[in-house]
Amino acid sequence: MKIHVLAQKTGLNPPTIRYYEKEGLLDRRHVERRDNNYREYTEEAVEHLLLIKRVQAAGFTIREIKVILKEEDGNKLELSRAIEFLRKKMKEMDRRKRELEESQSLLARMLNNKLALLAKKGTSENKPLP
Amino acid sequence: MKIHVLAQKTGLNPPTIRYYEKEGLLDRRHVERRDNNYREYTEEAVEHLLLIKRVQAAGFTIREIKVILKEEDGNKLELSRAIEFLRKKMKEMDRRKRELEESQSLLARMLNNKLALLAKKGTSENKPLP
DNA sequence: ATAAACTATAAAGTATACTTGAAGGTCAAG
DNA sequence: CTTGACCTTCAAGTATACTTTATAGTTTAT
Repeated sequence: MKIHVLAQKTGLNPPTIRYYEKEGLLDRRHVERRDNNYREYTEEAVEHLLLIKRVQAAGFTIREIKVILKEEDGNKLELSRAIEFLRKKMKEMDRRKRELEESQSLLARMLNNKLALLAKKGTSENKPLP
Repeated sequence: MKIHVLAQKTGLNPPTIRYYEKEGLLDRRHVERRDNNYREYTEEAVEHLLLIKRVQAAGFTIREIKVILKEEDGNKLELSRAIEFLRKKMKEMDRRKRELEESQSLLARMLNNKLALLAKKGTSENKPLP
């Protein structure tokens, strides 16, 4: 498929997809060139980009995504590094989930405060001075 | 306390604290100026900055933090806006938690794949060709 | 055949969140 | 009373992740 079709299917736009390719997030599994130099994308590219979107929304940088999604080249050392990296990231995500939950209960408290404040104002607004 | 003390207590560095002030994240509850133009911070500033760090780690931008942490000025309309904003953000955080969990199980699968691959390589590495 | 709608590259621009650097004022110790 | 460690402001620089712009080639529809 051509770039605008992929863009449509993934919710990204063409320049972003080209940018991802330039940054090394796409490889021969996802894209090749036709005779006219146009990019031709595989179905796999759709899944791949949707996955990138999800992982990125979870807070990964493009470089990190590149590391975890890159094609397995059969190198044992690189494999071990990837494993180590993934473990580190899993822990990091646990931490972020905790932070998210803490912040959420924080916001809940703030929300309650503001609601209480609003209720009080709502009932006292038109009262005369004491 | 002076800026470097606050910096030490919060794990931020002075320029960052000044930057936050410039961006409107600190107000008279947290800083004032002494005669020599040096900033003097209150104890409240410590808590405030630690809170900023947490909320930011949870994915909020500085502008958003500014909105949710700004001093209550008693304006009913602004209060309503803040409440609406907080509710929106709570939902967003729910979504981010889900994304985080999805990505986490994704990474777990990838980790398992790589571990299996490594184990296979580990046992077959020294075998002669069939 | 020609206009509209794509495609390509490269380079510059944008937003966010800082960090670094320059140039100078203040303060405590020896 | 000067040295060193602070403090100040303002401007410029950095990294990330795009987006926009400029220029040009290709395809599709009429």
